[in-house]
Amino acid sequence: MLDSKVFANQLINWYEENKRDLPWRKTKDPYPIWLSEIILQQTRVAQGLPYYERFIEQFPTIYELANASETEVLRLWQGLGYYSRARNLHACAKMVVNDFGGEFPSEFDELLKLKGIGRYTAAAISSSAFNQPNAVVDGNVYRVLSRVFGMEEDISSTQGPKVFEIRANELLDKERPNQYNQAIMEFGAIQCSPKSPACGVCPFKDDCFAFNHNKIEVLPVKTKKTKVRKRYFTYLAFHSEREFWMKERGKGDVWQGLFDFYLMEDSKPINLEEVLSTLQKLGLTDSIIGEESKLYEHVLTHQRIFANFVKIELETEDEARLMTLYPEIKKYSLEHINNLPKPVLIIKYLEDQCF
DNA sequence: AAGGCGGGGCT
DNA sequence: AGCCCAGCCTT
Repeated sequence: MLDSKVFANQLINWYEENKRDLPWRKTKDPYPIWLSEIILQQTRVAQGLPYYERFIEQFPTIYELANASETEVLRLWQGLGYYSRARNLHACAKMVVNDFGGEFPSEFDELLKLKGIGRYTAAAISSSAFNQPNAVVDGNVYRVLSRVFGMEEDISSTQGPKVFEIRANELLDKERPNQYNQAIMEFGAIQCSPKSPACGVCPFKDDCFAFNHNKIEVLPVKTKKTKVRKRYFTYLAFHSEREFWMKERGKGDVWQGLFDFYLMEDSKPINLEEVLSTLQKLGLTDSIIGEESKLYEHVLTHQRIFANFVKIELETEDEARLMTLYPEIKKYSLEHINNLPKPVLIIKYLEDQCF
């Protein structure tokens, strides 16, 4: 079995040779470190990096972030997905400003109490900003440890992550926790990648369990697959001239806090007759049914959404009726809509319109 | 303890 | 087409 000290040293040596130049690695300031960690949850560096740059530019310190509106934060987050991260980011900024005088706590257990900070992020911040000996456990760590040390625990089980966290902390170089954590994640991202890892040039080739037992393809073990639900959306894009009626999405579904149009949903495709019947039911009889869009297919991790859009021009009397029936929905100019946070599906539809 | 939550890129 | 990604929160 590969010795812990040797493993850590080899890993850090590999890191110093191969690491990418990333902005949050140049600082010990917990604010940019925290920001980068929240952005990078379930997100690749290439996708998150431009968002990180924009957040730092717009909110140079945690005070600007705490003082922003949630809509503003969501708008900057637009397109990055898992929007609860943005809402929690904002809530966390307010907590740090209001309860901690603007300074992040340095202890793992204290960080864990903050919104949006779980075991991974608490370890990342405490080690990177405060040099505390806490090992990070993320998707990269599961992959590297399962392969190199032949850990076959199921990472989708309840026990799996605990087993990996214990092992990760045994292997951690407690003199250099920051370098070690960065190294193992970078190694997982670049060298020990999910598909076709670069085993030929791997420093652990001789000792790697998976390489020597031909188990690269099966490690890490993950038994539970997410089930994908099909949903059928028809959006009624009510408009008055060049102003569109939109509303904020609430709790209990995807895209909370983002804006979309009046939504009809069914477990099967919705036809135009049902649209007509809905308009009848709403009493919007004077309005003019306009262009029907193509069918958009929008794929999420756990849902496959088929959506089309029907443009409906509201007559003046119908505007008042819609406001009464549905007080949440409001009329926005195209300029204002540009500043509202929206799901990518809605952005794509809007981009396909010729304004 | 289990399920919900985005969007994009790679193979 | 399927899988994965610097996970966390709610129930």
